[in-house]
Amino acid sequence: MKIPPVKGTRDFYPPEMAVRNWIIDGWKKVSVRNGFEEYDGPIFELLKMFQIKSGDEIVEQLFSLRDRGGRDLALRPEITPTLARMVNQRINALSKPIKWFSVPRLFRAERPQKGRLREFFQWNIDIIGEDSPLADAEVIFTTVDYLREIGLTSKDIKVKISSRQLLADYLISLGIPEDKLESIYVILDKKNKLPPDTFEKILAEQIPDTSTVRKILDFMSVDSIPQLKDFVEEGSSAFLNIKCVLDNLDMMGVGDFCLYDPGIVRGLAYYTGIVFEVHDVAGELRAICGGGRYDNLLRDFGGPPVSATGMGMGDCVLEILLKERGLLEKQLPKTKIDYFVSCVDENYKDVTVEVTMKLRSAGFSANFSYKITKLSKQLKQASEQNAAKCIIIGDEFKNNKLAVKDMATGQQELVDYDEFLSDIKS
RNA sequence: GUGAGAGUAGCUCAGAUGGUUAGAGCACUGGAUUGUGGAUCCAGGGGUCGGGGGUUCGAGUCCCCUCUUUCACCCCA
Repeated sequence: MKIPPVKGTRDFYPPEMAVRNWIIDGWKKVSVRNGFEEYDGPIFELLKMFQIKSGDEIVEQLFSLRDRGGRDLALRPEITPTLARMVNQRINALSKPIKWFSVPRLFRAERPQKGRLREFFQWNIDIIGEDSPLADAEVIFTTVDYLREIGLTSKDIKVKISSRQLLADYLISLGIPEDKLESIYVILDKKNKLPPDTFEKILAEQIPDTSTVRKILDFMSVDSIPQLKDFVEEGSSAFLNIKCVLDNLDMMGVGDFCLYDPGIVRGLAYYTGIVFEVHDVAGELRAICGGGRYDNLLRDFGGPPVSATGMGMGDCVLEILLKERGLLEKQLPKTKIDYFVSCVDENYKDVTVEVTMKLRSAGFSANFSYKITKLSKQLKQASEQNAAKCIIIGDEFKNNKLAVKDMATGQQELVDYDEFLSDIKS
């Protein structure tokens, strides 16, 4: 009976595993050099933990199960609730600001499509306990630092940055009641995804007053900070905040990746200030990553009111983009071994194993041939395994010598066995 | 959850109008080459034609159901 793989999952054969490791290693390396520490939590949590933030409708998008004690559990669809839980548990013991990162394996029971699967990896970085726009800027900088590291330029990708606080201030100044803001955010978030006239029509359905609609449309077409002066007060905290974030990003040297885009609002209610997404410039793919400030989340999870800002980046869209740009093939480290030990004489089979073991205990990676076959076949095997050197054990061993062949140059030399052993130890 | 396309070897795909034993390239294994790798040539293994049902003398081909997959919508934490 053949068992198929589960819908929306991936099998990582060695070539795919190499890609996954390379991506994740890059995430970790950049996190660490930007001063973040790694954490992780359990892969499943109480179902209700995910309902706090996102409500009951989220249950349909989760893989959930009931354990034998009748507890409702769910495979984690994100790690931020776990982070909030962990930080809350030790909030008094942790020195602030907390700069943590994680690369969790996540699960979402959605229908798979381009750039979206049911099981994936997501890089998360968060700074907790810091109000300063410098923290928002640093989250964005770290994100760009990684993307730049793997070869993407400001011609490939852009960070689109906006502010929920700024948007809320403006909408309220137009007389829109606070309890209507959420429903308008949902529409405004679609600005970059819909044709202009459709967007305008949907907005007009929510807001009866045409002059208000006009004003919102004007606000939504602003594409630089100075233009904002026509809409909000220059001294307002929201204005100063986003200006400061963008100025800091300039100062950090990634200004050419970043731009103000009021079309970034983002899905759920959780964000309170700066929000951002990274998109491919061509606009062919869904967002590469997204993030923002969420100052109420720890309090919502039963902790004290502690501010936070963070980012999440999935591996699926990123990998598609890297493949399209040919950036993977160029940079993937080739798997290789130091030595392949070949043998063409039945009498020296044991020597072959012995040599291999000595190489390994000296710290080299080494394989040997299980069968005494034609040398050409063993050399082919060595070459397929990307061996730097191939050792040949045969007649010459009668004189206590090995042939050592450099696979790149093809050059070969006879080496005294004892000398070889003392060489590899040094 | 809604809609559309696709499913033949490990991969990419041929296989008019239904008709003998389902093919090719690449990949894999072996040989040419009894101690010298990447090339070339030759040979070989590998298929429940996604699965089930139906129409027919006869189905990879036509019909229905189902599964998987791709893409879009919903959603996007």
